[in-house]
Amino acid sequence: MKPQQVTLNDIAKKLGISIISVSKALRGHHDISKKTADLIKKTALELGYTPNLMARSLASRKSNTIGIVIPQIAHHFFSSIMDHIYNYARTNNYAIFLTVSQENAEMQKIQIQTLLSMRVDGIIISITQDTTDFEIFEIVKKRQVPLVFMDRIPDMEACNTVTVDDKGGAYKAVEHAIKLGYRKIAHFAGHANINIGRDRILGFTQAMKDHGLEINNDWIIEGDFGEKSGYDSFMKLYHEKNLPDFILAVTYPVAIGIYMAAKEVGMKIPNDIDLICFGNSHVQELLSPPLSCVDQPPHELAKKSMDLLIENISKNENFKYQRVVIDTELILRGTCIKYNKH
Amino acid sequence: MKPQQVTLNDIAKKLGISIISVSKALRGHHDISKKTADLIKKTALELGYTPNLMARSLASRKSNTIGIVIPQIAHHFFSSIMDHIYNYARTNNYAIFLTVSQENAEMQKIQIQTLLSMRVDGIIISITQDTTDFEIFEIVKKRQVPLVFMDRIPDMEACNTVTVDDKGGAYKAVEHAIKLGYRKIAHFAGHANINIGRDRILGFTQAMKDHGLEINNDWIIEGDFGEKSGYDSFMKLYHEKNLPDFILAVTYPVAIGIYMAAKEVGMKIPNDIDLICFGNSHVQELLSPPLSCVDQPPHELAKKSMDLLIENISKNENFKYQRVVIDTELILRGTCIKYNKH
DNA sequence: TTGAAAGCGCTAACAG
DNA sequence: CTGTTAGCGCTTTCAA
Repeated sequence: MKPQQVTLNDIAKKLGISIISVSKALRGHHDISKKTADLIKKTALELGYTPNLMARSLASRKSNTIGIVIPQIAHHFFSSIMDHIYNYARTNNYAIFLTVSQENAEMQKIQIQTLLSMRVDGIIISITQDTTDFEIFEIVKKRQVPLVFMDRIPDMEACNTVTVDDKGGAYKAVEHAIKLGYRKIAHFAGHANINIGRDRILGFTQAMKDHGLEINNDWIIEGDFGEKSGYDSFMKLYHEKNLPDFILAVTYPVAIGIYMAAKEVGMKIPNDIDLICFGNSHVQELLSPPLSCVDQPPHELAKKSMDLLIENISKNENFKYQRVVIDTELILRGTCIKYNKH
Repeated sequence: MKPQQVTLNDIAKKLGISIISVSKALRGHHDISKKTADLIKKTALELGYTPNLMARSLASRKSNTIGIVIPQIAHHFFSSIMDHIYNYARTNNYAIFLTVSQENAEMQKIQIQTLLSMRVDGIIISITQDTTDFEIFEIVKKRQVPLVFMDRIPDMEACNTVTVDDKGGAYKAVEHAIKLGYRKIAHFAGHANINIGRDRILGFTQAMKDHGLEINNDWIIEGDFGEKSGYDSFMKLYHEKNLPDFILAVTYPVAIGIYMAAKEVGMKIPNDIDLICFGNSHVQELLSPPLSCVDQPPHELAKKSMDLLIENISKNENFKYQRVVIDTELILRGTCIKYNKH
């Protein structure tokens, strides 16, 4: 068996005082004389005491842990968000329990269960693209575990959400393309059943309508948010000889898929076909050509989500659900900067 | 206060049986008649029972959780490793507690303490570039918590390590460049006090020597593993008018820094200056030019590390430390494929 | 300022 | 197959 872990009891015995005093001293409870407290701390250090968080959580009914569920981690958007969340959690003295659902609603459900089982103090989640069953979220609500939906949210009332102005962002991007002179504009969209997919489509169509352009349904291609989807959509239109002049890509990976496909068939961006995407990333500057985008600031998403969650955790009963929307910004680089179809 | 969480006790009472039976039934202990077991499960579901992992871990002295410490998350190499670790953990029924040290040795120490406090069953760690104090690792060993160092390892005896053949990889890359015809070769290196930095420098110098090339100390620039370091090193040499023809970049981010700097001063890769880096990533294909690299397969690192850790956890006392080294592979794309200095 | 009593929710042994 | 007895290590009243 493992060597005995040092417990409060060991310290107490050694010093001939009660466990309680040790516990209090170690947590800095001001209920204890500085002298004994110091002695206790010193002894704890000598003995190599490490508090048992399991026991502590069990007894205090509080884990000081926040659970996170995201669909992917090897994706710049999410890993960047996580970076900020970890930072922010540290300064607020929370541990983070991160869980990756891999775009699988079934897994997502299990993972939320696990977080509940761990008695996390709150949950931040960005749902999978195919989430249709919201029962698990209702369970979380019923358990009164504070919950914040981030970026990808379910179509549900009475909940906390932090999103980006997807519709506005798509609108801005398409309007910009139109003003440059593009008319044959496509949207490689995500799933329409999830907010970010739906709202971007909405922004796209709205911009087209507002500028008197007809919407070609062949050019709104629903797919998912990954590279392959972008690649496939491009290839489909290419083989149908039905490529547009301009594409609004629903995510950065989709744009990457387009770059790959274009490269493969020997088409030049932005001359033969131009595009812009949702989601910023440093390396976009280095692509050929540098990729323009609608920025959805990860640090904002991370910060607002954490703020909201922590507020909810601390206020508890007298907390009211909030919906936060973050503005997007057009970042223009080597694509979507001039009309190339003269 | 929160609504009462449903406990085993609640189920037991309702059914008029003992807690133990419920506990056993729910864990599928074959010690219970199928009939009662089914009834118990049904009731648990109805009542919305969620096991309390804290309590379970406390009682069983096992958390079924593996702790991970990595220096960064918004870095393709690490997020990709994590992807595989999450996958692998799931099939082995382990939860993952991920911690990000942000290249800060002090934080790293605290985080390891936290993992110990959580009584994780084992730890996988990739240490920060400035780790010089190994005391905390000794503490982990003393506690007999299985530990595997991955990729970035301390200079320590008697421990589990999973690394990449850094020296061999660097050697291969430099040899290739030499064979292409390059003579003025630099290495934008990492910290020499950590294995991956040191071994790559070793491979570099070895290859140079073996091919009768002189080593110019101005051209082995120690820095860190980030973009800025690559950028700065390039700019330094540029302003000194002392740029080489070819650079071996210690990491992919360092290579990105070089791309940025080169772009800024109007130098063309690979014509004006050529390079290769450690670490593969999908988007390298899309850079201009596509970046060649020494691949350190993330899935291999993840898998071997998990294997080793799980073996250590299960065998426990009669387990012997192991050192696993993974082979690298040269992936040639648009850089490091021909000599451009005629 | 200190401590005693009581229990958080669960499981490991062992006995029936 | 079922249940009893004892905790796991810690914290929270509340009384001294």
